[in-house]
Amino acid sequence: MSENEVHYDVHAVEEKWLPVWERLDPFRADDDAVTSGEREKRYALTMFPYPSGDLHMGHAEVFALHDVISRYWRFRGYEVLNPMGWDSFGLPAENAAIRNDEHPATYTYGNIETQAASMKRYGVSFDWSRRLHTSDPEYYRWTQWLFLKFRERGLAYRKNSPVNWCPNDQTVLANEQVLADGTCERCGAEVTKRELTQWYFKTTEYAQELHDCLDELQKTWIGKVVNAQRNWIGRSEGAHVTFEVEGRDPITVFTTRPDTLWGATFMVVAADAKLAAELVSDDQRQALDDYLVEVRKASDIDRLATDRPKTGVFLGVHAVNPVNGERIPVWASDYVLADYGTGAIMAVPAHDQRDLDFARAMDLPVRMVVDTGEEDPATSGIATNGNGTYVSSGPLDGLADKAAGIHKVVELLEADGHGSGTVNFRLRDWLLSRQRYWGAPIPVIHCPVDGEVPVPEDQLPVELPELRGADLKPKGTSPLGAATEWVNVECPTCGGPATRDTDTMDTFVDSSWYFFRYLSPNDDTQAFDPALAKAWGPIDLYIGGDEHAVLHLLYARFFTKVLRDMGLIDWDEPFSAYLSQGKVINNGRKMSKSLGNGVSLGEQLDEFGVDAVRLTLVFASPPEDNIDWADVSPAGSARFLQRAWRLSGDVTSAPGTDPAGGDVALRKVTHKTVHEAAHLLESYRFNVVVARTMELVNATRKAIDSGCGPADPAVREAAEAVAILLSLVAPYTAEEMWERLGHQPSVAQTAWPTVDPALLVEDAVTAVVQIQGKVRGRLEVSPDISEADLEAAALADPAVQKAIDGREVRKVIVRAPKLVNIVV
RNA sequence: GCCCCCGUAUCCCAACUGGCAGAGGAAGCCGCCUUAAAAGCGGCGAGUUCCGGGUUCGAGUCCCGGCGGGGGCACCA
Repeated sequence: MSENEVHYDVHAVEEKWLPVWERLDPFRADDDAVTSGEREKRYALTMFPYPSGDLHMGHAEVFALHDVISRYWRFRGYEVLNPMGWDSFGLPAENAAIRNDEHPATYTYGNIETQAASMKRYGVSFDWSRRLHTSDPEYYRWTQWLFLKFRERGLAYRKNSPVNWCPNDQTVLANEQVLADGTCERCGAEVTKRELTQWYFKTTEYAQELHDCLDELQKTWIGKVVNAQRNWIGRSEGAHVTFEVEGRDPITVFTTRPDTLWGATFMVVAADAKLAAELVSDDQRQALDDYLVEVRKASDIDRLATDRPKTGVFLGVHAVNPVNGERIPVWASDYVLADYGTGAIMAVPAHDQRDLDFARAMDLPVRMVVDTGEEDPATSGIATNGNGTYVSSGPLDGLADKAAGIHKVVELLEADGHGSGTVNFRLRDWLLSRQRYWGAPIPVIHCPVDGEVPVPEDQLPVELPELRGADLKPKGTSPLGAATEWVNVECPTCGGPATRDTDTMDTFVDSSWYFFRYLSPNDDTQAFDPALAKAWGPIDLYIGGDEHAVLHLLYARFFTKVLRDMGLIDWDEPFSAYLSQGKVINNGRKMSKSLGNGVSLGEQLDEFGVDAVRLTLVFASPPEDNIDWADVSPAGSARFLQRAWRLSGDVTSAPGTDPAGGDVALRKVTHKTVHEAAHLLESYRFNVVVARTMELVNATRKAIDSGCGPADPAVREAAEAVAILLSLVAPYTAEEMWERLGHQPSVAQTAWPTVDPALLVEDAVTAVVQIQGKVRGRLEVSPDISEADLEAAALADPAVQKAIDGREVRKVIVRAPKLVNIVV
């Protein structure tokens, strides 16, 4: 045996097959096959990357996982759409351009080429004919068009309000881009607030539906992502209650506990809300102004500390409690948020800890109206919010059920017009404008006569002016403002002098609809072809990282619902199933430059080859678990691939040999493996598929060396099954095997092996005999043995009789053919 | 504080609707090969299924209560 036959050169193999795949182009999706109904479709999608440098281990993992299912679907005869592109607008390119005095496109498109070459080497079954880049004018023309359509429907609008501002990136941020600790998710700087006029998408319009559809998605999406979305949308049921105010307009509050209305001893409005300024008496105006100065000094980080002492100021006015006519004072405080609910609350200090803290700080009365058996909050300082008996609550007195109490109060309020049951959401509208250059310009013209004027559709795209280097330096206003020739235009309506909107769109807008553009990426007459959307949509499996659990997935769901309401598609949710991939870490920690524990994908590929790295990532754990590179063994993967490959060289029977007469034991292993693999693949348990393939390799090796021998047709059948299974993860090795087995490339173009049900049936199975649930004997029985026969056989077994030891048999549970449990 | 997920051999992980705790890999140990070592090849072992209750003929699996880890939301009324 020559050296050449025990090993293959992983790098030579990569160079050998890349041009072959390029020529055969086996992964191009055929629209006609799907629109004609000739073949059933599958749309496989993985999150397209941002082009920052070359691919890293995280990309490698998600592409490897994604390719398993794509290739499997193709084997099963589906027409598979598996596109790839780039999310190529964004800040890193702009920052690099400033640093290097160049155009952001230089960095962007340079990296795209690098990544594209790496992806091809990595052997993912993408349909490259559908490649797109969101920074191409041909793409962002349609991003702009969608913006205008949203605006026509009242779903894109401008408003002035306090917004998140990143002092480092010098731009506004969406709520979703501010981390829980008040820092910028991109650069870590402490986010501040600014009062600015900005563009918003009206995501709140769809809050209810975005929430409700999660029930259905729960079945096919990974649970933690559904949970994260549900928390983010933050639906809460309650009531609006209106309080009359002496000498002012009435105040409406949102509360989840209308049943505690009799315990409301004061009201609080958000200090920074317009409402506070409207309500305040002349006497107290100065006090409120002074308080506002204090409040604005506090940073967001301070505000987020929940144990901060309560502060506030009396507004000098009183409201009337609608259920008992009681006169209660109205206060302003920063513990009430201006942009949640109505920006005002009724305070029930006995049953809400925040209100109680405030009452104690301001010496306001505390009145218990639900007796839970715990100590009175007025004395304990601990608010009670559990179930209990209502007291001092008029018609509720004596009732002891919270749900019934809430229901009854809502009925009373609705009857006399003081309130109504309602639902409130934590979700806010999506702030989409950014004061940066490298994004899609907002296609609106501001005219002193006509106001906001949309750019006419036939003038799209509004292309970015040519700016570079220092022109892009952040200065707090959009860099586009400096392009005077670009900014100053004629008003499309009146022809007078006007200016372009100088903001660009959040890059999450670009990625909210890219999966539609893949359907017809070169169409210059429409954003996408609705007929193709009907044929290919929705996406059957989307794989991506948890970091997009709320942001991108929520925005894409929102876009999909709007496109449906525009009549362009006929489905409600974009992603039928969602699988999140874990992170690749090293030595228990996230890979990072500062920790010096980064693992270079390129180096791993050079050392072990593409297939071994892919196999390692798929085999290491279930897809959603993190992979610690210190715990896995790419060398072991490479070893296994060599072992598998050697099988193909040992087979001596001719291609096409009928396996029917082959070794039955090996055939059974093969058929069982293929059968189970299909089942596992459909539930995305890819790591187990690899383990099963390893078992088949081991069994085949044994058959060759010490069983039926290499000439047996069952060995060929097994080796071919290995090649096909392996091609899901290790396409180069599989291709080599397929060729050595005497077939034409490509293994990707063959079909999934047909399973013979007769070979799935065992000749004999081991039935376990338990006594008192403990295993006391084993019997070899026929798989179709009757329960009566199995029971008789078990009781006749000498070992079993010995274990029973003459005791009386009280009950026998039989689960033919696997188990008998005897109770004595 | 509220809401989700997880806990199996030294490590990463299997175990279909409750039915023999173990598939696969890593590390370890023992052989073979080698002048020797590494690589390679062959083989081997290992358990309070986190803890405590419950349901059941039978629980890693279902229920309740803890402990530990991870994640989401959070002055959201």
